[in-house]
Amino acid sequence: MSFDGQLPPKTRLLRAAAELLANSGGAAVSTRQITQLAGVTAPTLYHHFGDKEGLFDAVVAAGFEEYVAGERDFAPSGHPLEDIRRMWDNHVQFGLNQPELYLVMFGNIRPESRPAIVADAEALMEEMLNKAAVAGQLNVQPREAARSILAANVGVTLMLIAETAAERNLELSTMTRDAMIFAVSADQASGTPEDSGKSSVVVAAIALNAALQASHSDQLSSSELKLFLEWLHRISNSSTS
Amino acid sequence: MSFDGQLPPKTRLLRAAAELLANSGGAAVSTRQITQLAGVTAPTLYHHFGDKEGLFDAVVAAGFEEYVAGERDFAPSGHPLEDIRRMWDNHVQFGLNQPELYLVMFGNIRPESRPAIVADAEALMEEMLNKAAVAGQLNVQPREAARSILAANVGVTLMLIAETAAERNLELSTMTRDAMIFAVSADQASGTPEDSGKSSVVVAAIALNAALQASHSDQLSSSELKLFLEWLHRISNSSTS
DNA sequence: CACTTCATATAGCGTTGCTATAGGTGCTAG
DNA sequence: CTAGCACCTATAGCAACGCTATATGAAGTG
Repeated sequence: MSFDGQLPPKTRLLRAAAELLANSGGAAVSTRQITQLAGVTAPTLYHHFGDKEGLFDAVVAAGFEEYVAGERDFAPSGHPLEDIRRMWDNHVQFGLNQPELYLVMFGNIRPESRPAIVADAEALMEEMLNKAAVAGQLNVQPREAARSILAANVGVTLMLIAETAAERNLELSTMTRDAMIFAVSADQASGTPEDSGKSSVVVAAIALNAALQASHSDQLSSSELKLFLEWLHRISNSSTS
Repeated sequence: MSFDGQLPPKTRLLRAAAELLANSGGAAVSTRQITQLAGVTAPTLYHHFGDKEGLFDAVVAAGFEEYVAGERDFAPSGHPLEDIRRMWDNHVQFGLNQPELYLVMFGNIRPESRPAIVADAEALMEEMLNKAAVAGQLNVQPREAARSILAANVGVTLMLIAETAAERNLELSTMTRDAMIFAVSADQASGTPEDSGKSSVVVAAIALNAALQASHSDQLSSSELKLFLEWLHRISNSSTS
């Protein structure tokens, strides 16, 4: 029941903290519980991690790598928007599998402390959306799309975590997911008055922009490129009233 | 700088807790800080609120009433979907104005403890969406729509709170908002392959369903009504593959 | 006046995160 | 082989935490 094996104390502390965090059921986890389970005394913890939060950050970082690994496994299907869907589902599943870890990562966000991890997740999704943009499937800038989709993804996951496993309805996830993806995708019926109806030149501009940034083309001088990109940006944002 | 006025200790505790919570900047707030600011000793707190969490719940309840009051002020514009938009914006604004309170309400959700407040917010939005459904403007059941929109709303607000006030870009909010509302609304161009393209009979069924539940019609016996509603439900869900 | 009830205060318990200090370990240098 | 030197861990304990057993005062009721 303890981690008294021959592993180094640092690893034992990490595993003990992860296990207690996962099984605490929302209750607070004390450093004494952790050090006792790890078979170690208090100063060892502070020698290696400086802080209780330092330890938790390390656990979160490990959890995040696991999350990222899961996201990357799905990469190359040829249909970027389909991949986004799978990223979404993987995100939700990760949150439901490790709710405590997820809440530490995405729920307890404070203005100055945590957004590094969120930024990483954002970058991951933006990267995927970039492929969609290059393929001319995007309605808006990849960065804006990524932020928007991720925000909805987090919100849905938090709501599902808050529900008991019995009444949990994953349709909420798929419905919101498809709504968000549809909203940023280019293949909408044109002529809709409210939100879609972006002219195809906007889609083309976004695609060109993404392609340019990906290829590091040096057909234009850097100053020319800068101006050119600015124009593209203006075109592709022309629909925001 | 303290609440030593002639107010009753219970009120002073509430105000002191609210102020410390609002100005703590994310740091933990101790009962000793609260009782000192309120000019009261520890047992008084436990006499009135039983618990530290009891006090915080009371603060949250007060904050929630403020929130609900803000939501209700906007009610009657005649355009339900426009009202939903304003509810969304009001929600975001509440979160940005009182980030600490908001995080306690929507960020620290634990599976078994908190969803009462979330359920209230959900009901509020569903009520509004019901009007949209009666007017034939809804693509999905009001309850599902409310859950989906609220989840996205919370996600966006959390993401905006996590950013520093300087880099905060409210376009994320409006974009996500319009995407969600468009996704549940009936006035989409039909014929889109992926997400929309629901036949108008579905919209009509949802509208009729909402109207029936609102009017408590007694033209049918209760058992007949039950069966009838079940059929309607089946029709209006016929698009979920 | 005696009596109950409510509200606040005194003092302190057990636990928390964390640390000043010291001791043990394995290494390379002489 | 010993001296010195990092490195890592343990003993012991501090201040702050949430909370409470107990006592005291104030207010209303017979």
